[in-house]
Amino acid sequence: MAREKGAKGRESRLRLLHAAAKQFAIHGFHETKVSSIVAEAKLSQPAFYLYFESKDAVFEELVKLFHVRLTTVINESRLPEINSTDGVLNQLCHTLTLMFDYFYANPYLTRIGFHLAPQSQNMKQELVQWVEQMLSGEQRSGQFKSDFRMNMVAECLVGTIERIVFTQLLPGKVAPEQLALDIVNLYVSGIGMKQSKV
Amino acid sequence: MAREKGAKGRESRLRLLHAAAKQFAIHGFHETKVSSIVAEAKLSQPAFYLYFESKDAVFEELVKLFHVRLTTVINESRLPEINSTDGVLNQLCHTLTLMFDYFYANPYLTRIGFHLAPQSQNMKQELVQWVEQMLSGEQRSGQFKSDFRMNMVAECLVGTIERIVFTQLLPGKVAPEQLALDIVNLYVSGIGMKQSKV
Amino acid sequence: MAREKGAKGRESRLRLLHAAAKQFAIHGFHETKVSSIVAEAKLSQPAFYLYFESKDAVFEELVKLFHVRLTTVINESRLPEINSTDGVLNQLCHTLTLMFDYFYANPYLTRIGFHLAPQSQNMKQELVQWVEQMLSGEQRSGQFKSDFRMNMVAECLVGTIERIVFTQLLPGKVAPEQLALDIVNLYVSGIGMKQSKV
Amino acid sequence: MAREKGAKGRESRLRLLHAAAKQFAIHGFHETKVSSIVAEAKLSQPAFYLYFESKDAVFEELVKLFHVRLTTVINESRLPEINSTDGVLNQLCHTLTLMFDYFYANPYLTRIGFHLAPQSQNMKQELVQWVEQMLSGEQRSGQFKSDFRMNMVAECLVGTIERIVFTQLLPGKVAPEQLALDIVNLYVSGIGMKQSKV
DNA sequence: GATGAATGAGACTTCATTCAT
DNA sequence: TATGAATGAAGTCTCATTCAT
Repeated sequence: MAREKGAKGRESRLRLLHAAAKQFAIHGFHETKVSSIVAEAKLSQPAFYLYFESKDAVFEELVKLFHVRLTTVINESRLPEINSTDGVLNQLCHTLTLMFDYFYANPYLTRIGFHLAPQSQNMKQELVQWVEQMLSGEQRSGQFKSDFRMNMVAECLVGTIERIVFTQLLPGKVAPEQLALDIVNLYVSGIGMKQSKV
Repeated sequence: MAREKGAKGRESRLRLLHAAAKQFAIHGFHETKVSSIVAEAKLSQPAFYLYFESKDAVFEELVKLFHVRLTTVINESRLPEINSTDGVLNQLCHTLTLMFDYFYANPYLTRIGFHLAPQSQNMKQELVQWVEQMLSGEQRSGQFKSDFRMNMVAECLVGTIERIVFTQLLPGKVAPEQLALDIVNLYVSGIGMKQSKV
Repeated sequence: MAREKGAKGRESRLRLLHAAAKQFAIHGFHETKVSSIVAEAKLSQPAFYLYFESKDAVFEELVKLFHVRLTTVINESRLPEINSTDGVLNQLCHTLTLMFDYFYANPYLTRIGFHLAPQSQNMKQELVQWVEQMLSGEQRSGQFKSDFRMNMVAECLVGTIERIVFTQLLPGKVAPEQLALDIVNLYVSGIGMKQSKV
Repeated sequence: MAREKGAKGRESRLRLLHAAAKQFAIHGFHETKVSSIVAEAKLSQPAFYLYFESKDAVFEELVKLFHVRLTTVINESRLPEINSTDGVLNQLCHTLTLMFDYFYANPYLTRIGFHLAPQSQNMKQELVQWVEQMLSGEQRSGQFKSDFRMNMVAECLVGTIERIVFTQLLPGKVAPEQLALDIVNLYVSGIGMKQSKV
């Protein structure tokens, strides 16, 4: 046999993982039964417990997977350091684009890790901090208005990202790069013609 | 007897409704057991079914309650028609403030109707359309940049609102009015010093 | 007030009894809820227990009522003793007619006491014995064939009665007297033209 | 392993089916708890739902089983066509014998399908029609008295059958063939010595 | 590596019945 | 005489999980 030992098992495990991701994403954690996961994976229920501790465990694994990969995407998105406002905005836009690419390529995982999981709150919190740091630096260097609390802005941005991902990106309405561009533009300039102030 | 007829029953029903709201908000629909609702309301399980069809039914009722009240808040927030850009922004800010007041006064209901319920998607969609219409009018009158699709802006704004409500408003970090002001300001002017463009 | 003391209570009790009879007859014992009995009687649940020990108790009462009345009907149906075959057949026919009259006038009670109640078996057993005695006497006097076990004939007749009551009498398809006549005729002569024998 | 695949499951299912039949027959539908069925079958409650949709479903299955088998028995009881009165009576007697054989061999199923089930009314109705057709043909050919409505006779006969089955056959008091003979004889000739008429 | 068969634990719901007024 | 309000007890069903092969 050409296949190495253990290959079949790994495949079964993967099938289960994918099936679980799909079911969780579509039906949520509680509405997803182990029985429907294994049905989708064309395996039996005991097979499930051959590869995973429990239903909770697969969910955890998927969440972690999402988190790790997203972190990697973000970390690897760092552009060569260009210290200018445009640099920061470019960086933001670039990172957002890569994130969106990742989300778009992994819709089920995204719904799980960015929406369903309780830990998604922490992840979004991390994201907020990451954005905040970026913007704060620029703010201290005087390129951004100083009357905004950058933490607040970051929170707003993350909220925007979350919604846009699920209403525009995943349904395929707008391309990742376009979305990133639109969002950054909006947050930088606002919609007013002039520097209006309420 | 000082109390009017039917008062005790109405009170029990209310206690159950509040208990349910609290439990659902904190633990989610599935993790909330009828047994814990009645425990919180200091009643027995059958009492629950004296006032509600089923666990699903209370949830529905709470969602509807949230929706109806929120709609009322929004509808009654209309200021005397002032046809100016400032008018629109004032209106937006005013409505947001009232909404936030409502959310802040009803945190459990808000978490249920704005987050947990599947129907919350529709509600947010309605909100998006409402915002979009407001902004579109102004856009046509030339007060807002024409290069933004206002639907996109509205989506962004609603995403922002959702997150801000749960991370800033409900935990009591920022006052309703302040939040409304900050958000509108941000969306109108952006954070950039000048009309920067990525 | 013109009404004597206790009249209202007796009326309520009667209403409940009738309601119970109707519900039991239509839906059977288990499918009948105390709640539907009181609903039909336009009273509250505690009122039910004011007049009856339990759900079982009303059922019992109805069964007994049926039994007592039916027994009375049968006992009072005795014709002036005429010792002849025709006499016996007349007696049988007369009694059946009166029974059928009673059944027809009390359809709910009949369904309960003649069909639903476990005790209905005993009642039918009594009926069998009563018929058997009648026929046996005649048999000994040589008027009936001696090769039939009259107990068997009586069982057959009671079976016939039971079915005919529910399929012909209660639905009002055939009049009581006609039914009695038909049945007795059938059992006396059979359907064959001649004295055929299988 | 000597046993073929799936044998154990089929056995368990059968055990449950038998247990259910017994319990239903003895205690009726409502008094029979799933817990007592599985106790009798020496299985746990969930096992029951492994093989049946619900308590109602097993009952239905048993009723259908009874109906199908009884229909088969009746259909296969057809003798080679002998067009004579004796032929019809022989046929009737033969079919009754086979039916009684079937009932005697399946007492629980019989009680369920012929007595407890609401659908048993339809089955008995079918039986009435079958008997009626048989007798009517003979009546038209002049072998039977024309002053009986054969539908009425058929109703009487079916009533007789039902009672005799439960009071004589199932308790084992009289053999199937004897019962069939007795009943047919009775219905053909009646008990009178002569062609008496009330 | 995989599965047919089975189960422990627990959730929702119903209903006859009673308490307090 | 009557009822609004409440509950104890019990039953059906589901589901994650495991045993035995």
